Amino acid sequence: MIGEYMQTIEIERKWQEEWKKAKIFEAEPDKRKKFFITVPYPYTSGPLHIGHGRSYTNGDIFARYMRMLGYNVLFPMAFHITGTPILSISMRIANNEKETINLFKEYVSLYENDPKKVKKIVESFKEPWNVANYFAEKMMDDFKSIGYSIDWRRRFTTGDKAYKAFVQWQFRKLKESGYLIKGSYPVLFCINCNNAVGEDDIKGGDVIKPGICEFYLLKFKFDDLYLVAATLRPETIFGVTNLWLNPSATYKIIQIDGEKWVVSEEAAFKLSKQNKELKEIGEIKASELIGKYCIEPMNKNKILILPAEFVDTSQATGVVYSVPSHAPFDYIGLVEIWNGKFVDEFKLNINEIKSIKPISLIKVKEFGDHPAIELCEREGIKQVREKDKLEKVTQELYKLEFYNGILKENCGKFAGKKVFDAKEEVFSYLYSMKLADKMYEVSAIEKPVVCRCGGNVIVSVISDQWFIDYGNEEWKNKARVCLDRMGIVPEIYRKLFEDTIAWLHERPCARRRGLGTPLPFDSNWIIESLSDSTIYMCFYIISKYINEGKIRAEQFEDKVFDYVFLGKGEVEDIEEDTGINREILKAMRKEFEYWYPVDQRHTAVGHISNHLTFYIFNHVAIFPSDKWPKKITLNEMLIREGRKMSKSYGNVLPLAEIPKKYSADLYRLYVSYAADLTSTLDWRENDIKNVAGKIERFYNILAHVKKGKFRKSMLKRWLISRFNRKIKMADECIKSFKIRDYIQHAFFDVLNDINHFERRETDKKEVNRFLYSIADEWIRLMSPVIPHLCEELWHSLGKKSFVSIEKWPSANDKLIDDKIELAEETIMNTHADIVQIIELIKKQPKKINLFIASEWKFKFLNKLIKIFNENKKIDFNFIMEKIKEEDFWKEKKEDVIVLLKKFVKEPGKLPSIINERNIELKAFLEAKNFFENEFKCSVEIIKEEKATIEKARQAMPGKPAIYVE
RNA sequence: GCAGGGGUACUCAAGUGGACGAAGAGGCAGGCCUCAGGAGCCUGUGGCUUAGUGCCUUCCUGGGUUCGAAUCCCAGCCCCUGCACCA
Repeated sequence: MIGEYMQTIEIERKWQEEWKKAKIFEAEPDKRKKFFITVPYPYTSGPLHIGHGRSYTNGDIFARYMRMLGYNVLFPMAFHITGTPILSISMRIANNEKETINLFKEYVSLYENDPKKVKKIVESFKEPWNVANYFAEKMMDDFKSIGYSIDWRRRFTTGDKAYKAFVQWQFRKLKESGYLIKGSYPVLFCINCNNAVGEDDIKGGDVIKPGICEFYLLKFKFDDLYLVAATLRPETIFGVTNLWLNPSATYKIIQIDGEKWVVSEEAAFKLSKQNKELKEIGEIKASELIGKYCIEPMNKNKILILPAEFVDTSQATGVVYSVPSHAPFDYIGLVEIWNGKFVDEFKLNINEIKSIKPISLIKVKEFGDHPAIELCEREGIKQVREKDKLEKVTQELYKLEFYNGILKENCGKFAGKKVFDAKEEVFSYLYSMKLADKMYEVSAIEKPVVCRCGGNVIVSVISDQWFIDYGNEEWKNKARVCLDRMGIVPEIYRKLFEDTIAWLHERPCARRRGLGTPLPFDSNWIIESLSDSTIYMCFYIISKYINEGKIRAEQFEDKVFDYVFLGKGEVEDIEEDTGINREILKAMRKEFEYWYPVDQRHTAVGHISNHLTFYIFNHVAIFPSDKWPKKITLNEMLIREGRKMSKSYGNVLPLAEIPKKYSADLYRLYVSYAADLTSTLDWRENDIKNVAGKIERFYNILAHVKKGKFRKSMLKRWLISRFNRKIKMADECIKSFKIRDYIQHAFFDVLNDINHFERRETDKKEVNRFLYSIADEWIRLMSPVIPHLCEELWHSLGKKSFVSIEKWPSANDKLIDDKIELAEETIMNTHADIVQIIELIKKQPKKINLFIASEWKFKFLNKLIKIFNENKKIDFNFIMEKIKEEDFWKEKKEDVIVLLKKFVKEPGKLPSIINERNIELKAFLEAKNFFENEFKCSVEIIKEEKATIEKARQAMPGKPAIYVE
């Protein structure tokens, strides 16, 4: 053993190789009951990390467990390459971006030692397929090195020709059913690439979280022009006091829908990308407008046009209206002007400025009439420059007013309405009068939002976007039927599925670029990455035939899929049309019928709101109901040392390092034990070290068991009872997918019991011989979690088979004995009591006398417990009535009453189970040696009734009286 | 805001009406073992008390139901996740 952890990589490699050689995970249809379990295929844009491994490990444990139960288990894997991220990586490497190149050098170095080779491989990543293929290949090695019991003959990637044919078949089916529709859709768009962009294409995209938001445009009349102000809160128009322009900007006049709008230059361009027909017809400086009046659209009041520094021409239209009561920026802007700013520069009329009064229009209980003013005063904000503070209070107020605010009487027909509802109504009202409109703007935690190419990112509206119509009610109902029949584990996540089905609406399912499959009826579009991965589990059936060379990709026509997956058509015709041998067609159909549906799909909770629900939708759309998914199991995410793993923190631990740095079995055990499925798992080095020690102990115990004879004893029966109980509990847990609890019982508890046994067994020579008798079952019990060590230990017992496909152990109920376990507990409690007494008297004892309670006490307590359990109450007279015929009552009336009084007073003190006296006595007689060894003095076990000292009368069942001399 | 999950000792984390001063683990303190060894095992770890006991105080806060509550009910506070085109 070298390094920090027990080195088992050689053992692990050996068994992975043996499993492969024996093909024990290659699943073919046979007479057994089948079990088809899948986990989502990984995306091949970089190495997998320990977070991915959590789900895969759980999936593998289920697969191995089911295999041991006697099922014919199919656990396949493939690779996902669809989408834009890989494309983006290639682009960045082609553009010689240092950061990306270094990152990928780091990634590749996980697998390659030679720096020259690393460099060469990274260079090859200029071609996206090389990225996909390289990582797919390496991931396969990673999976193997963790010991996943995958049937690799079925692997494929989503870029394979046959897979594309399959996805196209699926999309034609969806279209036939009317589930594909067309419409317009806003997307993030790079003005330089002239293309839609995703988070991966945007500089710092994962940090600034770019998105799309909708601005309301309100038109303020000025001569024959409209100053078009943008807002997120159209209802505040009732509180407008003035209009803001950026003092140094020059605005464009554009012709649009027969109107003339004044907007910023940037806005003019953006609007042109958002389905607006427009023509630039002139420009006008802000200074030409400032100080003049325009007419607000709602009440047609004349309001002043004023300058403000905070107006950003790159944001929406670059025109803003001012609501000082409810918008902190507006209030401070006014304050500055009242204090004289801009007054001389723009020759503003002091009286006019001073006459502007904030107008309150929203009521919230937290504030008075002018929340913005109150907030600015509270925070001590004095200047527009204090942007961060203003931003913060704006957010605070917006949230509060939006969700809790009520419009006041001055809001016309909207008075009394909640802001939440009024927002859209006010807009609709103005829109119907052609005084309002909408535009899209980019949102982000931090701006600007810039494409990796350097171009600005704006929002563009695409008019011929394809959607999958998940909003279709009839389809939704079918999905609900499927969900109702499905098992969701843990059950608490079912609601999330129901909600997701309810929320889901049209999903844009294709993009202009990216790797993947073109839409069959419009090849300018590539099917997007979540939409091409909804029913691929059935592709595992036929991918095997492709990999075996029995079919060529070109032979896949729709009729092949129709036949294999839906049973439509005649093999003879298909054979003739495609050249695929009819026997192979029949075999595929038969195999599909055998394996489908998917019995269990296991993945992370995060997939519920998209992938897993799409999975349900698409299955019910394509397949008959007997092929619908049966069960979904889920686990939460993984963090490391209390922090989310991310590139920016630099704390990502790749799966590839696990076998070297830790060990596959250590990883598997830790990751499935450290948290239960519904909790976030915190990967903590410290805890791992501890688990590593336990594995080592497990291994050492089992590596040293020896066949041989041993004497029978209560203690050994105790361990057998505990062990069988633990098998039983472990089995119940894993059956209901409580992996953590299963491991607690099967591993940690058994380990503790063995430790206890070793300590208690005075004849140390017998320990290893006795433990031999449970070794076989314990190894089998742990094999799904730590298969490599179990396989090694299994063979060290002289077994020739693979424990991985051995029978799952079953508990022998007859060996589970509450009374023997209770007796052992009594012994250890007594031990603890003696320790305490010795500490108190601070003397080395000469002799310890243990008095076992009299028979009548056992009988009385047992009766009392029985009465209590039947009636759930302890009442003095009630009990007396019940026990008056008993012998102990007749013999020991006085003593019984004393005891009974005690329990009537405090029913909580009543134990729930009591032993038989002879068992307790026997256990103590047997433990005599143990006590003598522990306390280094003589120990005598005496029956209470034979005792000569008063102390003995304290003896109770489960609690012998102790007298230390 | 909506939806979901959650707040348990120094830390992580089980427990969802009685055997609970609360599994398991880490940390800390003390002890044992001396090659199955840079491990392992045992004991202790709210307070005051005591021959193994007893009492008080504890499971976010405040009320309530019950013979009995970490667990059930009501009100409140706080935290996390998702709300989509990102795989």
